Amino acid sequence: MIRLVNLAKGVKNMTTIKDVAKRAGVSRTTVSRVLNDNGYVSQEAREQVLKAVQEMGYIPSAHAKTMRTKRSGVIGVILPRISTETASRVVNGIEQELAENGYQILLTNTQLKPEKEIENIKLLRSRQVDGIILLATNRNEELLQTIKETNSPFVALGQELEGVTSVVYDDYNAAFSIAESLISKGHQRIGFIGVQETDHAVGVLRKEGYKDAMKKHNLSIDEEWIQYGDFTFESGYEAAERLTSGTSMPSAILAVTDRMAIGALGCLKEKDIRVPEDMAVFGIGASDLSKHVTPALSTVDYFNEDAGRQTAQLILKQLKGKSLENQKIKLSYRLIERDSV
Amino acid sequence: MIRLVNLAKGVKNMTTIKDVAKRAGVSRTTVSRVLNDNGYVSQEAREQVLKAVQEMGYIPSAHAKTMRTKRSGVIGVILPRISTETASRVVNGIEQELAENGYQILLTNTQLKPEKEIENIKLLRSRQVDGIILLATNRNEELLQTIKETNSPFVALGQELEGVTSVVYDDYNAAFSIAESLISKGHQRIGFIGVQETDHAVGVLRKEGYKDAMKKHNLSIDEEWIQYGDFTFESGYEAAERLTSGTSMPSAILAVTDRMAIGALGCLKEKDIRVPEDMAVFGIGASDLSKHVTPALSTVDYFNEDAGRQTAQLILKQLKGKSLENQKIKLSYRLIERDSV
DNA sequence: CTGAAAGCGCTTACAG
DNA sequence: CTGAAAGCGCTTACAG
Repeated sequence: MIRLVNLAKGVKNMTTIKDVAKRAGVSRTTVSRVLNDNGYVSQEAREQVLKAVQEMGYIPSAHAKTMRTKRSGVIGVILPRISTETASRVVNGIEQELAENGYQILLTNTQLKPEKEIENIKLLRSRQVDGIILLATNRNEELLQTIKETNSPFVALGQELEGVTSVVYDDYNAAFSIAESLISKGHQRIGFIGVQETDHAVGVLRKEGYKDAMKKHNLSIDEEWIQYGDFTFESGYEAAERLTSGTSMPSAILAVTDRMAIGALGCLKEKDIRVPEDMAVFGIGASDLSKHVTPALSTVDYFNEDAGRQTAQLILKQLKGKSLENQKIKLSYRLIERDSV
Repeated sequence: MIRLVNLAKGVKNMTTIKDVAKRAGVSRTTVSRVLNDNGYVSQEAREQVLKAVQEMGYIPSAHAKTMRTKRSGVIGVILPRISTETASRVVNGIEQELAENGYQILLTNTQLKPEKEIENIKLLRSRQVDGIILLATNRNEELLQTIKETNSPFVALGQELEGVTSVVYDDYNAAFSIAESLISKGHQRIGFIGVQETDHAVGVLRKEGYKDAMKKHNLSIDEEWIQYGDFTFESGYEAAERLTSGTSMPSAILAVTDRMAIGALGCLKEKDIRVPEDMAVFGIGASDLSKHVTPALSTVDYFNEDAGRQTAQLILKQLKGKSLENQKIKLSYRLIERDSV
């Protein structure tokens, strides 16, 4: 009995390996062999196949291949936001390293919503990615749980996640170094613009670095000197407003991101507070912006592209079967002092 | 006779629809029906299935589904570079629109190499994307050919491609408007920083807009006033250097991108040429940078996010079977005049 | 309301 | 050196 299985209409019929085989006068097996360059194939058969492929514009179905081999050749990369300089640099690094090794990347975007991180991990799993890189922004329990269930190569970048291979920036020491640098220039009253603590790397570690540097030098911190923003220019602007309208104004500001630092710069300019004479400002991130703003912003370079590359290397190692369950890499950084201090 | 088909080792065995069916005590058909919510399923069967899915953490294989249905639910997006503000805004717009309609996006990156555009189109086809959006940077013949062979929903953004549904910025008029605005402020000697003509939109149309505005107002253009860069800050800097060291220096500069305009600003600052008193500067792109640089850069907003949204809508329409072979959409723009003029 | 079976497009162990 | 056939994990027309 013949049944017609009616597939979606209007779908162009792709040429398949079967068509190529027929045209070349060989079996599908042989076509597969020449395309994947494995197994013995006579010179003649090979030529016929290549010719047919060429003429028919044959493109093998990655899905069929993945399904059969359990390898997709793609690594999923989960970004908090697609639009940031940091993310793009990291992705560039990842892509370079991965492309050299024959992997592609599939980008997804959480729009900074923690629940989307989990959703995206599942999504990537359903697409059978061979590994996942997460640019992490938090460390909540449910996320950790989901990662553990994932059971395939996984590397987190930006936060140290318990039990997960992680590549992290040296947030604590970077902030510590900035504060010390400011102190060495004679500043005793240093204000701080941070972010909420759910982001452990940026929200907690950088703050601790700052606090500990102050403590080391026996400098006290007025509680009004610690302000918070949400990564935006505006929030930096507003934080600077608060820092400069209290009873005891600091002489320097350490903002945990360049964007907030530049927002702060905007506020200072408006209030005619001269930078660096009346107020020194330091950011973190080495954004393009930091270089072109006036006065040029002092900041710290996290070598994001290199971070991406190292993260990719870790995934690659796991792919090769090396278990790195709990490896941690801490990256280095570099202070860049410019006109704002 | 029993054969063992030996799949890649070390691959965790995913739970499949078959496992779920067994656990729930129903057939795969029924499982499929409840998961896709189509066809009749008894309340009891549904509950059993959902329970099993939950307990087993079952995630359906997107590949198997795509293979069977010929629909992947993903739209491929080809970007010239992942790192640009423009690209990220466009992607945000695309993603919003597409997500609302149940599509995901798969991003690829050409690193500005034209041959990679073609390569990426093929790649996306092999991954069975339901449609492709190309942020186009050139219009070479081979590219057009490849697009035509693609034979599935396709929209180009940024360049008008012959025979391809395209969404374009109003490059000609934007440049024209800038020049006229400068002229209306009394400038008669306007310099130009452009890019090579392989990028028709940016390289040709913006230059023509500028030239035609000058012509309309009977202003002649000294050939030294037309300089070229390659989208980088540095090239803008260097172009400005040439513009200010000739025999007849212009009193204003129109740079076709913000980055080059800001590079130019850097050069002017170094040479102590005051902006806007001695030299007005205008860019295009409304980058974050433009707002925060000093003096704040005048520029034109292309509403990139909206462009992304409209592009996505066009893909969506094609997906619904509407043929739009040759539709063209020209987007609007808005001049933003700030301190640099 | 439910299930057996075909088929999507590949790869690969096996037999020749 | 080559091919027939099984099987990857789904969906769906058909029969009950």
